[in-house]
Amino acid sequence: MTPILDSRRLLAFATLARIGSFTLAAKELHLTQSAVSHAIKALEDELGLRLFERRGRRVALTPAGEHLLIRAQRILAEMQDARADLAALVQ
Amino acid sequence: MTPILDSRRLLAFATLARIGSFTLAAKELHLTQSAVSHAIKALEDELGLRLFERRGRRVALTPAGEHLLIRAQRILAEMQDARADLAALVQ
DNA sequence: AGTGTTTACGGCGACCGTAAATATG
DNA sequence: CATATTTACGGTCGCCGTAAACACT
Repeated sequence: MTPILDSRRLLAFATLARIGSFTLAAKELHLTQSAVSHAIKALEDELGLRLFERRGRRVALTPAGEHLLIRAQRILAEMQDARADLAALVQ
Repeated sequence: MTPILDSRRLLAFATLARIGSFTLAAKELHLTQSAVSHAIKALEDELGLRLFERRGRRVALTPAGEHLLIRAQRILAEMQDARADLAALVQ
């Protein structure tokens, strides 16, 4: 019953898309590259879509990946807003 | 490193807010009421905010809960859209 | 060969269900 | 007393890190 588009996965995906490297994305996320690789693979497998093209050391979004990136950025921004909104209510 | 606003929690929260009963919300979510109670309590504890007022069998949103509901609905709708968008790309 | 990614494997934590305790009407 | 929620407890599954295998330049 795991939601495919989990916030953690979306963050890993968006970070990798922005940075273009598993190693550096993992560093920014305070994870290992193994964990990032797992998360992306799980996303791709469960969606049935390839999100990145691996050409050697280059990592670039596929068209499907570009679709998801737009969605992911919107969702992550909403979550950020929500957290800020609620944090302001705690006194 | 667990994101507070997890999609699962948000779904449980929004469902409970709409239905107003742990038991019935759990049924709709295909979970036990215990699981829903846990999820809501975790949300409330981690946010440091009470989201529902329990008056006997009545479960109603607090002001903070109403804030979160608006946010949660938006986020969940975005996720729904994203899934639909990506599903359309799978042939 | 060296850097980067994937895969295998083990451990730890989160989440859920069962069931007991508690509350409410 | 019956129904609903909370809490305690145990098991299972998922996620992460270590480390080995693999790929590319």
